[in-house]
Amino acid sequence: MISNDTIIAHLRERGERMTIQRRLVLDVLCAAGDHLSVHEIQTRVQQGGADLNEPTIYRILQWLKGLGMVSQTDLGHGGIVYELIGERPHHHLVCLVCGAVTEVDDSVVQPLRDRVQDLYGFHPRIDHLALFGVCRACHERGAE
Amino acid sequence: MISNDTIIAHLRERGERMTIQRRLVLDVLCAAGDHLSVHEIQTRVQQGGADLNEPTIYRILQWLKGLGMVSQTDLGHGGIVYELIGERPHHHLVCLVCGAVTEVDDSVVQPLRDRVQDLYGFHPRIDHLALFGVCRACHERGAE
DNA sequence: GTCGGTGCAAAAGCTTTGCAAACCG
DNA sequence: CGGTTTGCAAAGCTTTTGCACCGAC
Repeated sequence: MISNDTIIAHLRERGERMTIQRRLVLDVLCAAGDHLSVHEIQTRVQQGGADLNEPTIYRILQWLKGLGMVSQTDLGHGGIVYELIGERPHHHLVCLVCGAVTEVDDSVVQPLRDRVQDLYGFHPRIDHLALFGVCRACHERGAE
Repeated sequence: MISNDTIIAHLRERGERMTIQRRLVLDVLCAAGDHLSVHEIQTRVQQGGADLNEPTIYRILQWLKGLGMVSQTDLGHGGIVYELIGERPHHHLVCLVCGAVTEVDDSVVQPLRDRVQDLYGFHPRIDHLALFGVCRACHERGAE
């Protein structure tokens, strides 16, 4: 997990404006270190005693996404979730039966990245991958 | 590309009801052999002289998805697209710069599937993967 | 002081739901 | 015929947009 101070310093260096609202969103994303929906971000900001409307959160996330600092994923739980991209990206396995989410190291995905680049000359920017399927437990329970 | 007769026969064997509307959607998906949005499906049905409302299309797609016969993907062009899952799945590379979509054989993804299964005991059901990045042409043009 | 971000309200999409009528088997 | 599926209309939800005000630098 990265500290939000590091991120804020980084953004300032890039000449980005830092507002209270942006700081609030970054704080929440850092503290969570996990996937959050727009609504969850708003709730957590409010739990911190502040307030923020949805449009602003959307705009801030779009801005962070444009800077390559957040990933945007559909984990299949109905709705898009956002997460800060750390030093080393990681990915998730989502069980279609029980909904369990398992974290996967980027090294598992790296060969795919290399292969696509070698074969197609395509430079993938795989910030985050959500792979759906059946987890070990559900598979052993015979839940196809 | 699979023939729609094959699919319909398969569905009947599984005891699924076959209505005119379901046949229309299957026809369009077969003929396209490509990703289609709900709106595109509706337009093509209408071009065939028939008519179909959105809710019905959504219900039919949900039904086909439940049977594992269509994949549902967000190609980043704003909106979800659907495609029949053929004998051999294939995937797509989507260029973030020019929007070009390149088809990728499943053999490129198979190692990832195996690796995830070996390491995590997770059985991925990767019907379709959309990988975002920069295509060869855009990369050579220096459009990072 | 200037440019850009935010808040509010409203709209725009896409997708889902409820219920009566039509249809498949 | 019985149980499903469809059509229509309406609502729900997330996300975007316009514009005046406020804030960062």
